[in-house]
Amino acid sequence: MADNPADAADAEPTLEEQIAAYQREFQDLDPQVEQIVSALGRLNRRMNVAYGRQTASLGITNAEWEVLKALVLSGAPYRMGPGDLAKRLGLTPAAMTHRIDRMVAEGLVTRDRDESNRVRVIVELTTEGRAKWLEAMRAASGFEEDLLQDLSPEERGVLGEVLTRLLRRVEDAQPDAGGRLTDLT
Amino acid sequence: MADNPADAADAEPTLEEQIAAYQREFQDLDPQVEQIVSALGRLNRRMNVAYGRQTASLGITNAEWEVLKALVLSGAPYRMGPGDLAKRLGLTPAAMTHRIDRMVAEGLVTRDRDESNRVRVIVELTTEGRAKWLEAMRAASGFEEDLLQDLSPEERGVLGEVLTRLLRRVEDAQPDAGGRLTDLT
DNA sequence: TGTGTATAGTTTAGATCCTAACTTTAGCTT
DNA sequence: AAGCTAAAGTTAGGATCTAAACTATACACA
Repeated sequence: MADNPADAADAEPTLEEQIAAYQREFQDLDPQVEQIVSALGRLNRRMNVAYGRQTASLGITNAEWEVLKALVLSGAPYRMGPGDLAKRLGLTPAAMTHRIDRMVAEGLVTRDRDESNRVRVIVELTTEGRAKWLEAMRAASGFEEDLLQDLSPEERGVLGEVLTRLLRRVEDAQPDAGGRLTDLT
Repeated sequence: MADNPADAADAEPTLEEQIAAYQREFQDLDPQVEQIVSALGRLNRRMNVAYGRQTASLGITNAEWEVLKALVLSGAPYRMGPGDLAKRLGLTPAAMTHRIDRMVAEGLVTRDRDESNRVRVIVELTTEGRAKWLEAMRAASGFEEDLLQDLSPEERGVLGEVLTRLLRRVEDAQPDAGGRLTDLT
């Protein structure tokens, strides 16, 4: 995660050039829609690169940071089962087993059998894991403040509201066979 | 890519619950900033899942779709070198070699040595590859229209403009050692 | 009890990616 | 021309992920 090739200055065309190229190759395109979608995708990619740099400088990976986040958000005493963690992060249980292996080795979490139900396993945040999360959180929120610095309070409000509305639309709607979103309401 | 665990309905807390949890665990947090950032990240993840379902139903992967996009956007005659493709997609040249292997085997692209400079290799879109791109493009833009359907023209304009401004900020600013964005202007 | 079934997690095999070393070609420099 | 250096791509080995088989535990019901 430290030196991903995605970090490199990547000879990408500007957003304007890219949209012009799409219009040239696909006449049916709505340039306004494409601008929103392309900007969204690229912004997200850049942000993940930035997060990756920050977590790497703290000696953890983005993957580990995700696990720390899930545990902290679950609230004290910061315990979850591997299966719940896997669902929460969109991973297979197998991948979670390995990820937890690594994090136990680094002292970020502990793994113990649940004595009241010996099929279950309890992953618990260590003090060190909680401290790492806090450091990463501070760095991330500083970066996020910088990113949004030029937006007026009104713009922030509109942006948050509109993005939330879009999110609700993807989360609530069920795509049909062709991938179109059909309203459930 | 077809049946990623990320596709599953993932027991994720609602955005509101998540922001409340962040505030509980990290008092310095600006809820408005967190709403924007969280909605952005989750929206992007859901959209990628949707794209993945669509490309899978066309018999290609999202990874292959990215290559097709880069080639089409480069314009006729739809040729690029593996190195340029790798930079464009944020992959290592090694990964691109393997990805092209697969796509050649599937008939989406051809790979030939450049006879005018025998160190170089030319990857060229096939007719079938171009057709696949067009199908995927139609599906994607349909989905994108559905997604933005509830946004007024004014909202679309503001959203596109604000996202573009944010993107410019990450692309132009150089993060310092702590990951903070410093203006270059 | 005993057995069937479901659940939780791990293990194994295969896929894709990254890092690093290597090969081939081109272009300088002397 | 000979050799140095840089550039483009491939190969080899390790890391992390998915899919599928497997193990262990718990619970229901005869």
